[in-house]
Amino acid sequence: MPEGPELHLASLFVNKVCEGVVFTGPVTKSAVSKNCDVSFICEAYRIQASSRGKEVKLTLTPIKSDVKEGSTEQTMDIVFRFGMSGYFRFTSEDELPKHAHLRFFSNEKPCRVLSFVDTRRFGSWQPNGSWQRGRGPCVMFEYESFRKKVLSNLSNRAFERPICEALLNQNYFNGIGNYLRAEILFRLSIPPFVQARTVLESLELEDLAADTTPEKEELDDQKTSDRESKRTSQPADLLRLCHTVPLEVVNMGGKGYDPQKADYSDFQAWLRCYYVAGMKSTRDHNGRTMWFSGDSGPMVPKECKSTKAKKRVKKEDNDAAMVAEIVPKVKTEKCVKQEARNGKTGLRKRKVKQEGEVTRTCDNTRCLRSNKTSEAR
DNA sequence: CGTCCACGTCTAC
DNA sequence: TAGACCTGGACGG
Repeated sequence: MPEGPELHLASLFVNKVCEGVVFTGPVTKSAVSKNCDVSFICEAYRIQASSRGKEVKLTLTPIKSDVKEGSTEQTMDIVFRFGMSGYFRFTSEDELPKHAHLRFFSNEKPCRVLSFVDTRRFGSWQPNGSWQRGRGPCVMFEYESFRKKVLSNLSNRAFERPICEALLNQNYFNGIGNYLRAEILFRLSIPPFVQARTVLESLELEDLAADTTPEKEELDDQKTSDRESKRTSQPADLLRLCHTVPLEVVNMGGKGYDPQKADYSDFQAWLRCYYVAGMKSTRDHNGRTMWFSGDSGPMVPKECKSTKAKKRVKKEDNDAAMVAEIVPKVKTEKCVKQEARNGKTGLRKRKVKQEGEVTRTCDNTRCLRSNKTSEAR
């Protein structure tokens, strides 16, 4: 599910299914979850949701006339982060999904359950929570303050990173994730490993394209491969695309990134770069896969020029490294693992550019296969 | 069977 | 800036 658009779609989903529904009793947690208990007990309450960047807030509101002994009586906000696999579902009690880790019960007979489902359990919730400190304005719904915050903090060291890595910094780009950074940079043909400050320092605080309709942007985007003609037509710049590209996903009306769902094919067709056949991919400095086309930019992680001699490689990895035959002892463990992977699988299925350069080109096999699977559903 | 990979944070050296 | 935190699907042998 989970980048900004999916979180927002989740909040829309909750508001839709919970409209007019009265919830009751305790909020229960799965035995296996390490997150907080939610000590909210109320005979009758409603649930509303809102989103900001990569967080969703549920507001539990007691229905006044029904307040009884033992009820909490107070409104409670619970703030969720979705990790890699979180989402909400609304089902009957006996159809509770596997990995439903937090559950809210309706007062209907038979009752229905709003549940927070999270297969990998990287997600979290905070009872009586508020939007996390250190996360900036939402790229979708607080666009002006998002833009202002970025452009008035360009001297910050965060912007010394490559632009593709800065885009994952939720202090400035709350809502952007791995597929969005690829799609956004691809639309503007910005090499992912150019220093963020370099890319952003020429942008104006005021968004001159703010009046441009999405349709117009779309046309501009298609026909203007030369940057010069963009000036007069005031095209969308990088920060604006951080706003409009996620909104495209929201407005598609599907579920966004969710390979398990039948309507995933719409989302898949929308993707122009991320996991698309023929695109290149490489690991960024944090080990995340960056999808792009064309030039990678100067700050691309090189052939693991490690600055300091590192700890010995773990035995398993060492074996793999020996097989690959290309790993000097000074490399970091992450590099070793990565190259070991290239040696074992990457080199076979994907083209590796030059010696040591870890840029790969998607050769279609995996992409086409996943196409087939999703169509088959 | 085993290995790799995935939409993201966190936190401990 | 490495892991750690998790489950499960795709793929290879």
